[in-house]
Amino acid sequence: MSKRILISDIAKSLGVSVTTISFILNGKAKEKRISDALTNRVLEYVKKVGYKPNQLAQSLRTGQTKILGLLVEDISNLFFANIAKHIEESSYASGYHLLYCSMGNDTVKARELIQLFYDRQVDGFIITPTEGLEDVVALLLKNNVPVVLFDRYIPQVETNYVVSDNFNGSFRATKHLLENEDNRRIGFVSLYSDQTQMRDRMDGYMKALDQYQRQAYIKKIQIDEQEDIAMAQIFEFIEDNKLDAVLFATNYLAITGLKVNKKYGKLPAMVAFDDHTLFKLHEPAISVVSQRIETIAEELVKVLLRQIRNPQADVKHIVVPCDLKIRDSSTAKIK
Amino acid sequence: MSKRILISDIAKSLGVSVTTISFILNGKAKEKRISDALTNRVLEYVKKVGYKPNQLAQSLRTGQTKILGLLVEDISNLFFANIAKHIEESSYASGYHLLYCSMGNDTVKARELIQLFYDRQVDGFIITPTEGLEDVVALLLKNNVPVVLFDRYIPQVETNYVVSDNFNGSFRATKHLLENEDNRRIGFVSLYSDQTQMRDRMDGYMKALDQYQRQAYIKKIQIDEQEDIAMAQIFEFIEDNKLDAVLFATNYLAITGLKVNKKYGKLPAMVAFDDHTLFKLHEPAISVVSQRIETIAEELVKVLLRQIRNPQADVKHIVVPCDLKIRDSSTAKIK
DNA sequence: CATTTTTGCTAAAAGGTTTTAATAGTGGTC
DNA sequence: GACCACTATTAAAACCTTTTAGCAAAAATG
Repeated sequence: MSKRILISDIAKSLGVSVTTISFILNGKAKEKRISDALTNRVLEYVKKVGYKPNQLAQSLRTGQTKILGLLVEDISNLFFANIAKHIEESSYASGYHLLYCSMGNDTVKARELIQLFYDRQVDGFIITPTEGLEDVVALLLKNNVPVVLFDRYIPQVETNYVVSDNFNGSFRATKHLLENEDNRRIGFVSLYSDQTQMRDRMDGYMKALDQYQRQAYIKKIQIDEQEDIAMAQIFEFIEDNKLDAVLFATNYLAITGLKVNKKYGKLPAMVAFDDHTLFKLHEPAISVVSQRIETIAEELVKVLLRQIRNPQADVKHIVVPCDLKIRDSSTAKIK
Repeated sequence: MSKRILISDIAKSLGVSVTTISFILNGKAKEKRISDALTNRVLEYVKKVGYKPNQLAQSLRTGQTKILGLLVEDISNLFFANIAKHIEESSYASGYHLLYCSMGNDTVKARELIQLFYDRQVDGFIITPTEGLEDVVALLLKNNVPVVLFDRYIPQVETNYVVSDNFNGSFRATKHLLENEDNRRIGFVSLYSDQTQMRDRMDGYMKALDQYQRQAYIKKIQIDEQEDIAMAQIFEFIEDNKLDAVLFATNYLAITGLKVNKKYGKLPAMVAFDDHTLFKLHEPAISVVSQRIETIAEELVKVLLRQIRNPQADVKHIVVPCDLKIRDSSTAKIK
């Protein structure tokens, strides 16, 4: 580990040229017709002295950093944290490391970070595109930087993405609620957001209602709304419309919903989008549409590496099914 | 963004040497007596063409990557995910980026990653040391690589660390339980682990019991124990000893405890270490010893950057207080 | 045996910065 | 007018690889 040893040191010690060693280390011995004898001698020596090439020099020369940029909305969100974990594991297995960051809903920071990571010459990007990033992503593509989006995508930009089947997840969850005859009025709580996952979740809800010819009750909350205001709005939504059941479009909204219940003691049957460690333990246990996090992460890395290795590869759109997990909150009313 | 522009291009366009431009860009214009006229001319031009230095070349030359390595036990654990978020924010503010990874309890992977990050010449490390990493961390220090540990530290290695005041957190939580006369028998559920945070939490529990001259009931669970086995053990522990209250040494153990309750309907008063989004919403709401995540993250980055900027700086040991958040689970028995 | 091909290896350029050491010019001093 | 000090700038080395282009010797070919 100490006194970094260079390829030139090895060359000197062995009385061979730097070029030869580089060829051997990069597996080009055969191709470059380096004799087996010398190849082995070098390999052995390299191992003995524990030489590790300087990544920076290597990257500077080859233009490859073996680093991927992971830009998520919020790494402290359980969904993203879990994805991040699996992405890291998959990448590690392929010799890639990850530079990460949370962008929040700060478009300026997001743009800057994409630029910064680009300047650092990451080999590819994994991004949850927040609103206002369309042009930056388009620019990356124009510069032939491999990109894969997830959780949501940008319709007007033709790039790789891996998303959950939000439509069907939502559709099935709503249908599940509709199947219970007690649930006459079923509401949907979502966010003011044009992101695809939100749109798809709403469409799924609508489709199910349409099949049963029922009225839709939809309440949208401002994205960074203060919690108590959001709570009041949800409470009012439920009260005023005398809802029997609610489908929450995100994990966080569902938690806010639970807080409403805690405070006002009033929550109808419900299903949440995205599972959460403690939903199972809640009283009653919360039914959820859960996303296949591991699959999503694996696909993300697979798609991105494919693009990195073959820049001509055609764009991939991967839709991963969701799983409806029926627990108590949707079968028995809360309290 | 396209057709990367180099410092030499600028030199040519402006009819100045590369050196001069580099000096100006690195704020050495005054020191090197570059005329103000030229300085401005260069600065303006650089801005106009949007030149960004190639980070790799820069790093290769200076040996500074402006990247920190973040090695945590498990990025999908809410505590670490939250810390990671704030670490990223603090680092970003100082112009640093983060290479992260989860090590699990895989010492081999951990060692390899530290080596790999070292090879990538990260400017410093933020690490939650898992068992078996003592020598690697010591080696980093011997090589003058800035390191700061968190969550726990390695007693035999004199390095920077930022940890919570686990002892007092645990002490106060136990004392809180002792103050309720109904709680005659108070147990402690922990892990088979020699890590400092575990030891301190146990010591705090002990100290409180000693003050009240009460018997200790301590159950340790194997670190990667299967959940159902852990559940059975906890159940048995509570049953056999007829415990009135339990302090759980970690978040996860507490959640396992809640699962025990869900399954066997039997859990005494409790306090958990580490807060969790849904603890507040649990029925009853779970009392916790919560850690000041934001403070810890900020201190980590502060201490590390300090060491990076001044390698001679003396070692810092920072202990951040915990907050006891009393909710229902410790004041009224569960069910 | 002269010529071509193959074998085994290497010198030097390239990648894009920062930094050391030096240079040419100007003004001042005795 | 010789010497020094200072100003404003720069050539070239250094950081450490990979890769292109090429060379000398040995083997194969006709």
